[in-house]
Amino acid sequence: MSDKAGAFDLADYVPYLLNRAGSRIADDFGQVARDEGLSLQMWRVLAVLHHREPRPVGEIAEWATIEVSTLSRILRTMENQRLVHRRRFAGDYRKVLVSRTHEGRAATEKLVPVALAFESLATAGFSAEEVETLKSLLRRLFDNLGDLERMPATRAG
Amino acid sequence: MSDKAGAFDLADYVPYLLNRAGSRIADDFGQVARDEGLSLQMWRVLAVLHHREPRPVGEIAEWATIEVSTLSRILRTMENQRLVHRRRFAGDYRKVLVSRTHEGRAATEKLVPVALAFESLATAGFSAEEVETLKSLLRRLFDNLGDLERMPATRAG
DNA sequence: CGCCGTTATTTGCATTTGCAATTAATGCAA
DNA sequence: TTGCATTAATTGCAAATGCAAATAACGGCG
Repeated sequence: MSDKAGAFDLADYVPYLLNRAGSRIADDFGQVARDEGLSLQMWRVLAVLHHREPRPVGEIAEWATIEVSTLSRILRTMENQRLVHRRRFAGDYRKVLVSRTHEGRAATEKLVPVALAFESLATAGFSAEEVETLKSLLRRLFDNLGDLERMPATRAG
Repeated sequence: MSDKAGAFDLADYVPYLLNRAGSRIADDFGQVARDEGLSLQMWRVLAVLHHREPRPVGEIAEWATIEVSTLSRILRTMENQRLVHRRRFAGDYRKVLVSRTHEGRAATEKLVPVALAFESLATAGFSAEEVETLKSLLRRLFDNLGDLERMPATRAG
């Protein structure tokens, strides 16, 4: 060994592997999205809305993993581009419901098959079972970390 | 179903699950790192150097998944904080070799066990085999996407 | 040796981001 | 019903980021 890495091997460290795979998949698909005139974040917003629409800003933020203030600005841009539409929710005027315009839906429909093809590319060589395993492990990992971030370190010691 | 999501289900889409898990693990560990006075990016740089040192900037960028120009600035900050040290490589003066200072090493040593504990937390409830499976699938996914980003769309069709 | 295309890093500049403060609305309690 | 803590979204402002241009050094070729 050139320099003893101790017991810590980056190339075998889950957070590293996860970040690396996540960054690459995001960058690559971001490229694809950009070819359609959308930023990656915009695509994410559209995908979330495709899933359920209309939705309040906070919920989109959570699903798309975009900080609300950042999202708020992205939505303004998207609204200017006529991709989405914002209106206050009649049942609770604090909430702003976002939905796609016709163009927004068209853009989504156009990109969905590309996204699915991209997913296939990313998992090329995986058996159907392996794909399911990956999904399941990622969900479990996500769930494992869910609580500590919500609790603001109520350290009693 | 409230609104037919067509054939595209976000909650079952690999890039989404990957991004979600990756963001959460990064945010959570970022919090931990910050408690030690380091940004997440700084921790990544230190971890890369822990693995092998000294290293040229470009190589650190690749391993840490940080854009080189961004990294260049992070390194300046870290150098000001006496965490790392930069010098030109005698064998090739274009290259800048980065290594940790004593303090940089101390900070790394302090964080490594925390990082490992964090990895355990993230994979809590996983069997040893499942952890290996996850790593392997993430590596394969990463490799699958490796080429298209390097090739600037030399579409012959 | 001197020129030139390539590689490595840094810097300029515009954009994106995140945190904290602000604005606005809700709903519970006195 | 008035007041107040809570929730939702937006905006101010500073910091982080990314791309492209600048700077510097390498390596091969004439």
